[in-house]
Amino acid sequence: MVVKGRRATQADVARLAGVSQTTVSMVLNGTGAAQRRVSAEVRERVLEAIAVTGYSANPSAQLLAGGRSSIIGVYTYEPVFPHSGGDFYYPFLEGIEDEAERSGVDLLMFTSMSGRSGKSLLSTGRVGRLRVADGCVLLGRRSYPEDLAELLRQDFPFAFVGRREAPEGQAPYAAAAYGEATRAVVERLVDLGHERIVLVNEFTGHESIEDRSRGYREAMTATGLQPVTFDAPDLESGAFLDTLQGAGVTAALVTSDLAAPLRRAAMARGLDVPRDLSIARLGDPERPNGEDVDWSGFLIPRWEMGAHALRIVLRQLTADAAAGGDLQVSIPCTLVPGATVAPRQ
Amino acid sequence: MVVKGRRATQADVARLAGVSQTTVSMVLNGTGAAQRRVSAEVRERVLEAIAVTGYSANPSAQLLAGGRSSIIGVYTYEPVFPHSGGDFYYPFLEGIEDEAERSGVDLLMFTSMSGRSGKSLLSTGRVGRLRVADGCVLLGRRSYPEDLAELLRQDFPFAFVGRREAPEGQAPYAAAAYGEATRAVVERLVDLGHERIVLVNEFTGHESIEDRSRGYREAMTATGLQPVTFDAPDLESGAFLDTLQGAGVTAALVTSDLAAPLRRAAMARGLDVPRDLSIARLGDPERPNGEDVDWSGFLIPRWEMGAHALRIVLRQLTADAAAGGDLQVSIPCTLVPGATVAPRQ
DNA sequence: CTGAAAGCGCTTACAG
DNA sequence: CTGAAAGCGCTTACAG
Repeated sequence: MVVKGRRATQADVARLAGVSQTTVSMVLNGTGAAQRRVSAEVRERVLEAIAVTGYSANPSAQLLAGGRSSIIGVYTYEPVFPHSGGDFYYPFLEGIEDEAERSGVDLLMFTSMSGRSGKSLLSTGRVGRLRVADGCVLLGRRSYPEDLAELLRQDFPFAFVGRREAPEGQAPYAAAAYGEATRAVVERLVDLGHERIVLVNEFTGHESIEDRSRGYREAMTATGLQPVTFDAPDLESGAFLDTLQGAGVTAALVTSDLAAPLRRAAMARGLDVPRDLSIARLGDPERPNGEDVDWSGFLIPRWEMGAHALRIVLRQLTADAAAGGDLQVSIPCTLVPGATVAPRQ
Repeated sequence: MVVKGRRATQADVARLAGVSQTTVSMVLNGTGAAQRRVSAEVRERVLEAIAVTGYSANPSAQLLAGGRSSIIGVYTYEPVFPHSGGDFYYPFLEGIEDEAERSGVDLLMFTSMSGRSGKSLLSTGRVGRLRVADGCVLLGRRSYPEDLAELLRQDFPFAFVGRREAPEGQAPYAAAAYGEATRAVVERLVDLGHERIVLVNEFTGHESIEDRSRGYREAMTATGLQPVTFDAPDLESGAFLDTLQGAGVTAALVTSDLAAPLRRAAMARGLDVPRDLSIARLGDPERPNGEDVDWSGFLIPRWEMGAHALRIVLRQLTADAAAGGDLQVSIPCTLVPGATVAPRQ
């Protein structure tokens, strides 16, 4: 009884059931603001007409009429599925999808904004497009403060995966608790007898690096040790390791992508890891790099970050928005003992 | 100049530019049916107002009014990003996303239909939901003829990744040319002197298996050889290999997931691959299984299948729909020489 | 308990 | 070249 070529509308259903279109809508939307009740008899007739016609709501019309779209956007600052290299987004998306399925929302991937690699949303002039969705999860390696500012200003529900600082106001995010995890790693090294513990950063300025750095400094200071940080050292020349040795350093914390190079550099210098130098890795790298090393340190809860980010967006859409729940969430990292850290000799 | 809380509409733009809302729409939709032209001057003003207001079309309204949403759905019959195992969808999605970016459309992942694993769309009663999008790419391991039938009947633009047969009518798809590839593999084996060449299927009934089977039978018959097919053999007991040996079989074509087991079974039986038995694999498995074997056979063009599927959907949306382009596309597989096939001894 | 009517933001004939 | 108006299929006050 479905009409070919044309979808059944509420009007069709109404006609068949001998009621008004309004009534059909009421039957479907149970909790009308007016709390109106349709008589059981009429409801029955409507339901039957719906079955007969194969009616299914037109989501565009619903949305236009002020309803929800049940669509949450996913904006990534780079293509999600790159041909080559990097599963940066993959584990995050796993978590997002899982949560989406559980929450009954669809995910709109903003793939249309071509050439978006590393550009801010604002600069592409397509911020408005996000509104197709009820809210949006943002993913990107870098920080885009201007986008955060704009979205906050527009009062559009969103959440970033990873901590991000907005120029003003509080940007919602689901982050990894790098600070706590780093602190725990330092404390473990201290327990193992280390005193000269340094931090080696890949780069600086990014929120995630800042968090680790803060955790490191806090833990060192709390123990009465001197924090020493090296930013983006040149590991190719042996000079850096000479410096470490000269200073009597016995343990190093390293951000993920520098861990393997540092270890190689140490070994090239004739040092044994972990006997001569303990190395703790602050987070697993984006993609397995083939090296078969049992790293000490911690893992990034990527899956949970994705799931939480979506939950944070959804929270902003529900009535209890004002009431409950922090819009900035930090998720504990998983500490791993590993084999690259040992008691001080 | 963006209003907080409310999105700019064409009416807002019109007001600011001092023109009618219709004119704004005209400026945006270039090729109005009436071929009407807006004066360069007015167009300029409108464009400026658009920039100032940060206007971006409301896709729901566009869709409702009969326009396009620039959203293409992606419906997968299982979660795309499973926690464990299987990158079945990943390479397909890479291709789809790439094509989407190139074509300027967004991808709507229908994640909301929870518990969709292996269920037909029809049975979940949410076929209508697909209409949020202009069209839809469907992905799934299995076949769902009832869905194809329904979508064809509704005249909804879609394409399946992989060949699928509809109960009646022609379902659009982007498939791998398994038949041709299998034929080429047989011909190579024949060139190498093999005569007793068998086909070993994982299972049967699926379109992709049928295609390989057809290619095998055609190639064998064309060469005057006798096609012999084994469906879902028990490789654990040695009996199967005894059968092959007894029959003087020197080469076997195997669907992807059975390749490794067959090779192991042969080796367990004291046979050397490829000296005693050549094995050609008909397609790479969904995920690398760790085995370090240089398989002879062919690879499935997953990336291209994804990209083509999207293109096929888009083709149905353009004016030249009736005119040009086949909606059923087969993409050549990549033949790989490999090391599991050798001349007959 | 039920319906007529306005309005969501667009596109597209139809008039000027 | 430009605009007033209808209509897409819904939701939701507002009247009965």
